[in-house]
Amino acid sequence: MPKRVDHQERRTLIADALMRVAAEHGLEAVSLRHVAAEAGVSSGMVQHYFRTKDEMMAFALSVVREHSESRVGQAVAALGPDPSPRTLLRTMLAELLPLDEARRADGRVALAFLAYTAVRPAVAAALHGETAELLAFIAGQIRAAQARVDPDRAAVALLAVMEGLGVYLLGGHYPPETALGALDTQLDLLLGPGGPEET
Amino acid sequence: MPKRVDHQERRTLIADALMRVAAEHGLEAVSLRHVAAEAGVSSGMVQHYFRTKDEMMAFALSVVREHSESRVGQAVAALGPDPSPRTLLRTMLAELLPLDEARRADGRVALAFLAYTAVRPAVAAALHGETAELLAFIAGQIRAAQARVDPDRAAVALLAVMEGLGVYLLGGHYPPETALGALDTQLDLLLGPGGPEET
DNA sequence: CGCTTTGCATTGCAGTCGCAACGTAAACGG
DNA sequence: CCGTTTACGTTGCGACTGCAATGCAAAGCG
Repeated sequence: MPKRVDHQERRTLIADALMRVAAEHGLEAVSLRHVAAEAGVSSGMVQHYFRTKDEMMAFALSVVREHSESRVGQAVAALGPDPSPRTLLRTMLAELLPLDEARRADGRVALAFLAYTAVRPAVAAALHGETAELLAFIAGQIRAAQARVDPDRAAVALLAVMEGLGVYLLGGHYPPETALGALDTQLDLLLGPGGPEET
Repeated sequence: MPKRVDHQERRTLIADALMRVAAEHGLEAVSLRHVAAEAGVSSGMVQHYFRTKDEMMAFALSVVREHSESRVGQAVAALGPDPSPRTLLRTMLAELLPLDEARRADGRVALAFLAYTAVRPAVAAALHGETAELLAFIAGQIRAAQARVDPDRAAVALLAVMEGLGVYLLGGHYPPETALGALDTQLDLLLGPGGPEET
């Protein structure tokens, strides 16, 4: 085998460029040439690693998901061992909110893909499992906190709050503090007041 | 003045076609020719009523907003006089959820525009007032219900729940009943349990 | 040393895009 | 009745799109 190069690395390099383009100008500005230029490579190379545009989009979508997943993983790891359910949930959900410019960029891309998958049900189906797992985990934490609410319904509501706050934050409808305040209010409602609420 | 035609009518005719295209194939499938074909008119006529594509998009966005606004207005009017805050809020927010195919179509368009405005801050700014008004109204209703929560924070959380539920519904991540259940759970949390919850 | 496989660049093509330009039919004011 | 204005339809242009095709250098295997 000649000229062994790390395929995965090249593909993520291209996907990163795609995300930069999408974050700045939206998914409709994503073209083979545009992405190639942003990545600083030839458009032929992009075609070499992704035979079709759809393939590139699908890969980029998976990168977006892994990106936020690893972000949450790191934030949770930084908590130390055995965090309380409330601390754990707040850390995870706050990490997923577009509170700084880096996460805003990611959020814009995620939002673009949300609209993208909304008209491509086949692609959307791949994300259902992820959501179901996340919901189950959240419900488990709520259960562990011995809250006086139905854990499954509360989990759906809590995750929806986070998603909605993210959307409104991206639209600039209110500042980050308002979103964090609402998130803490929600956790108060679900788990009882008085948890630690560092920024 | 020759050949008087109702400008507003033609423009909404075209905007409706645009929304049909966007609901089915996403905003990136919206082109002058495509919209014209969907509306059954020539592309020249589209250009006659919208000098640029941006102008057409902006008009369509305003139509989307008025559409959901009138939908909510009708649902609230059907409640009869002096509804309880809880009934009023539930009716309004449930009406905004994509629970049937008609509202799903509208929701897909709205989601597409959400991503669209996320990379066009100037357009997004026009929507801030709307959100602020809606938040103020919701906060007022929560205050009227004499809930034991901060009305402003609760309003932000409640609106975010609705938005998030809508997004997940559009993605098909769970069925309408789950979303409605979570919405009622949220209202229970904010206003105290026991309200009437017809479908 | 060939020879094949892989990595990548270039070119070209058919199609679509937004938009300007032009043409024309109809209706009203003078 | 004539000229202007409005309401379209048609055509075309330059730019861009995804993608196939082609070319070629490098690197391993025989």
